[in-house]
This record gives sequence, C-alpha cells and structure tokens, in this order.
Amino acid sequence: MSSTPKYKSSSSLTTSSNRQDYLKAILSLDLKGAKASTSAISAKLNTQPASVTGMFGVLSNLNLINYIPYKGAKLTDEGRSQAISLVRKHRLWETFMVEKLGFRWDEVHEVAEQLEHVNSEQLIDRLDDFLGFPNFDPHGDPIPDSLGNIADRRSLVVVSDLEVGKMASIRGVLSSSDSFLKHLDDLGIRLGLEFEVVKVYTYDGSIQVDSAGESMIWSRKLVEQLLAEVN
Amino acid sequence: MSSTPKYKSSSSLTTSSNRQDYLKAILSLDLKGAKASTSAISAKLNTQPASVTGMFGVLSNLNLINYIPYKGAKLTDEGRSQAISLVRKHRLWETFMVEKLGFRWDEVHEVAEQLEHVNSEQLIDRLDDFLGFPNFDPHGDPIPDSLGNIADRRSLVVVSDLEVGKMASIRGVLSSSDSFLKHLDDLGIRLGLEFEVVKVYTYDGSIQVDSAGESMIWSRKLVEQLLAEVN
DNA sequence: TAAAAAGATTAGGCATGACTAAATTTATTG
DNA sequence: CAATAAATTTAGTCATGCCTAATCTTTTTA
Repeated sequence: MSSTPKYKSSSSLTTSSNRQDYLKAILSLDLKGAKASTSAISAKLNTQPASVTGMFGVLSNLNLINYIPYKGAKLTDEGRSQAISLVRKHRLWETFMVEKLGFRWDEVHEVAEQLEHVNSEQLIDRLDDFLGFPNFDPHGDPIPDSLGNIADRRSLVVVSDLEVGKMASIRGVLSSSDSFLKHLDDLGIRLGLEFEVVKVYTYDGSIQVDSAGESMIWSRKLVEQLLAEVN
Repeated sequence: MSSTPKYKSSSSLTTSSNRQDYLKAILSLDLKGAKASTSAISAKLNTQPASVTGMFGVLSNLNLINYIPYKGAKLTDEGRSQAISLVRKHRLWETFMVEKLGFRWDEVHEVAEQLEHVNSEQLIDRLDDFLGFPNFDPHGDPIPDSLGNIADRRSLVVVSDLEVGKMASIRGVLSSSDSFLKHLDDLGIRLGLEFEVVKVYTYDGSIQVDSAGESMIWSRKLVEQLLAEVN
C-alpha cells in the first residue's frame, strides 16, 4: 500500500513569494547560529507558530528544508541556494535605489522586500552589471554574486579602526538613523567616497581625512558608525 | 432585515495584484472601444469566464467597477485611476530595462508585468525622474504622468510619413520582431536617436537621413515600422 | 524526578481565486 | 417568432496560507 503524504506538495517550478520568505527567514537565523524553530520564524514573519508548522511541512516536501518535528528546520542545498538568491536580489535593489534613485539608506528596505520577488535571473544579472558588480550594499552587507558566493564582510572595517596613511572607500554604515544619514549628507559623505586617513586625534578620537583634494575632520561618533573597504 | 451581500468585499487598503490585473484588462478593452465581457477578460487573463464573473462581483463591491450581470463591466473613476497607474508603472519599467539595462524591446514585457505590481509611488516617481520623464515607452506607447495624464500617441508619426527637412527623434517601433530589432541594432538606430530627413526617394520609398553628422539611407520596409516624434 | 511551564503540532475554519458542470439569459437564425 | 446557439452566471470544489483552540512534547524547576 502506498503511504499517503502527510502534507500536500505543490508541483510548481517556481517557489512562491510566500515560501521564499520562509526560506529567507530560515537562512537569516542560520547565519546567526540560531535554530529555525517555529516560534522564531513566526516572530520574524509576523505569523503564528501553527502556520509555520504547516509551511515547514510544505517546504520539506519540496525538498527545500529538512524538517524534524519539534526539532526545527534546516535548509537543503537547494533551499539555501534559493534563499541566497533572494538576498542577492534584495541587496542589489537596495543598492540601485540608493545609488541611482537617490533614496536614503533607511528608506529602501520595504520596497526591496517586494522587488526581490521579481522572477528573472537575467534582470538581476543585468542590474548587477549596471551597478558595476558591487560587493556590498548600502548597509555594508555583502552582496552574493550570481553563483551564490558571498564576500566576507570582515573585509570591511570601521573607519575608527583605520591607521594613518590608509586609503579606503566608504562602503556602508552601522547605524541607519535619520539624523545620522542626514549628517552624512551634510558632510558630503556618500557610498564609494575615497579618502585617506591623515591624522588620528587621540584626544577625542576624531580623525582628519583627505578626500578629493579636500581635508576634513570626522568626529569619533561619526567614524564609529562608518564602514570602509581598504584600497 | 439587512440584505446579505451577494459577494464578499475585502476591506484592504491596497488592491491585490490579482485584482489589478483585472482592472488593467478592462482598461485595455475600454481603450479599444470593446466591451469588457467575461469572455473577453477571461481570454486576456487566461482564466475561465466563471472566474471573471466572480471577480467582477468583488471589484464591484470595492467600487472599482460598475458591473451589471450579462452586460459587462465599466471602470469607475477610482478603478480607472488604478489601472492607469499600473500602465504607467509597466511602461516606465520597460523603458528602464531597455534604456538602462540593455534589453531588447521584445524581451521586457513579461518582467514588467511583475515589476508593475511593486507598490511604491515614490519608487516609480523617482524612476520616472531617473529616466528623464519619458513620454513614450520603447514600443511607442504613451507613458501616463504621475497625475494619470496620457500624452497623445498621435503626436508620434511613422517615419515614412515625414517630409524632407523635418528633424525628429526615434520614439518606438510598430513591429517587435527579433529580426527587425536586430537590424535596427546593426544600423545603430536606437531610441532617442535624432535625425533629419534629407531626401525621399519616391522610386522605392527609401529615405536619406542625416544623424550626428552621418548620412544614411533607410529602406521603405524599415521606415514604415519606425515611430518618431517631430522636434 | 515529578509537576509546571514553554514550545510545537494537530484539528477545524476562513478568505482568496481558480476550476468544472449545470442552469440561465441573451443573441441569432431559419 | 420560436428554436437553437452562444454567452454568462450559479453551484459546488480545490489549493494556498493564514488563524484559533486544543492537544501533545520537551524543557525547566522545585
């Protein structure tokens, strides 16, 4: 006798936007070293734990996760690959909105949540090209490449940790508060800005930098929230 | 006694992507002067007429259409406004894909169908700005502005109808066949290309044009498929 | 280590949107 | 103008995902 499956599996080629959200949530917990429990996922997605149990059954049948009741879910290779693809899309769209459309770094998340579900590998690869194959998004988070490889975020350093004489480029921020981003705007500090650390004032932790022939002083509070990539 | 509504109305603030598709289909028929019958809509959306009847009930309760059973549907002001907003999004995204990402004019429709459902007026207004507030999409169809005004497509002319001495810019095509678009590519004819009609050869209908200091001859078959805006 | 608390799963519903088959209305035509 | 054909609507289902309430498991704690 054939065993009846506990959960119905849908046989579509593409993973629905809904299911993709679950995969992304599981990946996000996994990267933090946390267990993908039904309660943790339900908190992330604003649903009820019971709904998560149901979806775990579906994703399990689709071989996107390995799910052991009461023990949480783990992404399969295919599930992880799809989740990383979503992260790639999300971060590329955020980069597009900030760099090309002039949005502030804290305004783009929600819209990117929608854009990431647009289904076209060609679109995203061309967007990647259009943006110059960036390695990091406006928040300093690494953008996976088209093969799913993720640059090491550790290659970014907080500007306050840079030594005198170092050349570097602004890549992201640790804080996305409105006042902070406005302040950056006022000082002309944008993504990609190249600069050299000229002097570090140990008295108050501020540093003097040269950028595009101009010299300025950045406060300690400022440089502790700025991420850069050493050139 | 209170009358029970024939169809349930959902009380969400935003119109679901699904319902938006219906509004767009109704608008499209309306612009062609055709009646929005259940069969016509079902053909457009690849569904069954019975499904359309159901959705007409829903849209009617939401005051997005006026629906009289057996008589078809008409958009209300609100319904029309939402449909036009979709068309705007669709055509701006198509323009973006062609002009910025290098897609061909016949490759962009399906992806734009997805992008048009991204919900953010700010996003689309900034995209419009980024693209330079274009009046026509790559197919020569007018792009509604942020207030819903649509330019008159009649301000475009087929290049074969231009008179000698006229300055004009390429704005679209009548055919989107692969071979035609490749041919345009070969000749360096792109959207926005400015040119002047120098001579019309009545013998075979070909015309001589000057563009960016260069002179070339376009065949009759070619110019009958090209749309331009007189400068 | 047994009882209580916390977490997860099952059971039973509901809304959205789609489908098929049957019934009804409108249009066509002999 | 009646009868058939075509179009439309109604009735009854189904899949996806969500919810609440009730029932397990697992973990904590006395």
